[in-house]
Amino acid sequence: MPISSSDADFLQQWQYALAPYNLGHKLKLVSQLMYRDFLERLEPYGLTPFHYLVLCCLWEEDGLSTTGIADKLKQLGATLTGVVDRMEERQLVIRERNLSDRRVVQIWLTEDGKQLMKILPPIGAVTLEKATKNISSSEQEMFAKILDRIIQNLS
Amino acid sequence: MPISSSDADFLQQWQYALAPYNLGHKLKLVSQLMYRDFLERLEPYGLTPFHYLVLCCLWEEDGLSTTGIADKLKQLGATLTGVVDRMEERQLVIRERNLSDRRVVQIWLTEDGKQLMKILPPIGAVTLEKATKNISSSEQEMFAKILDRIIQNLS
DNA sequence: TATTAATAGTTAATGCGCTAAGTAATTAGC
DNA sequence: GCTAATTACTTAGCGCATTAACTATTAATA
Repeated sequence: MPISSSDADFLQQWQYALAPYNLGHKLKLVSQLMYRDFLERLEPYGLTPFHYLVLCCLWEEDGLSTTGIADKLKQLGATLTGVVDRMEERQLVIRERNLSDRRVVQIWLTEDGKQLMKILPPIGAVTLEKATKNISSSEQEMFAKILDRIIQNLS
Repeated sequence: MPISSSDADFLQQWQYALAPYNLGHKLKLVSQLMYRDFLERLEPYGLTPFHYLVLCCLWEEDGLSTTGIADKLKQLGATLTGVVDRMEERQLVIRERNLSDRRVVQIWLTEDGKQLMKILPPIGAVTLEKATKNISSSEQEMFAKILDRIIQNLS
C-alpha cells in the first residue's frame, strides 16, 4: 500500500517535526560532526572528547567528586563511572575516597593529566574554528544565547 | 601540586574552547536534552528517537535501501544495521533483498510502522515546542540557518 | 539510639555510534 | 572474459548514555 495523498497532506502538516528536516535532528548532527572531528584530532593521544570534558573540569578545579564533575557537565553519574574508569587506566587521573565522607570519591589529575592542559585546548579550538569559520562573532554570540535558553527550557 | 597562577592565565586564554563553557559542549547538551525528553515521551511505545528518524525517512519514501536511509540521516551504515535489526524485531519494518542488485537491502514499513505516522509526529512536536517555547520564529529561523552552515563546514 | 531516609557511587542490561575488518555482489579495465 | 576495484551491507570490539537495581555511608527523626 503506497502512501496516499491524504497521508502526504498529513505529513506536510508536521513537516517541521520530521527528520531529517527538524531542529532536533540538525542539532544531533552538528553535535555528532563536532564529535567526529575532535575525536579524529585526539586519536594520536588515545583520548576521546569526553576525556577532554572531564579534564577541563579538573584543570579548573582538581579533586572534584564524581558527582561534582557530573553536575558540571550535566551528565549522569553512571556515565562518569565508566569514563573515569578508562581515564584511570590511561593514567590521566586517580580516584581517592574522601576521608571525612567515605561515600565521596574524589578525582585527581596525574602529572600526565596536568601536562595535557598545554596541549588539548588548542586542539579543541581547531575543531571549534573549523565549525564556525564563516560565522561572525555576533552571530556566534546570539547562537550561544539561544542554546542556553533551550538548555534552560529542557532542564 | 596546585594549579599555578600562570596555568590559570593559560586556561583563560583558551576559555572559549573549554568545557563546560564551549560551544561544542553546549551543542552536545542540547542534543542530549532533546533526546532525553523525546525518549521519555516515546517510552509508552517502546520506541527510541532513532526509530523515529528512520520512520520519518520511510514515511516520505518507503522501500529505501539501508544506504539510502544512512545518507538521508548522515549516519553510518554500520549504525543503521543495528537499528534496523531492532526495528525489524519490533515489527516496524521488514528487510528485503533487491532482486536486480542483490547487494542492496530495501526496508519496507509494516502496517504498524505506517500507523505510527499518525501518532509520532505530534509527539515529536511536543519536545520541539518545549525546547523552543520562548524563542521567536525569526530567531529559530536564524538559528537553523547557522546550524546548516556548521553542518556544511564540517561535512 | 534504632529506624528510616537520603546521598554517593557502582553494576548490569540495552541501545546508539565509531572504526576496522570481513562477505557478497557488481562494475571497470585490460 | 578474468582480474581488480568498488559498492552494499554485516560483524566485532570498544566507548558513551540511559534506566534500574544494588551497596555503602551519612543524615534525619521519632
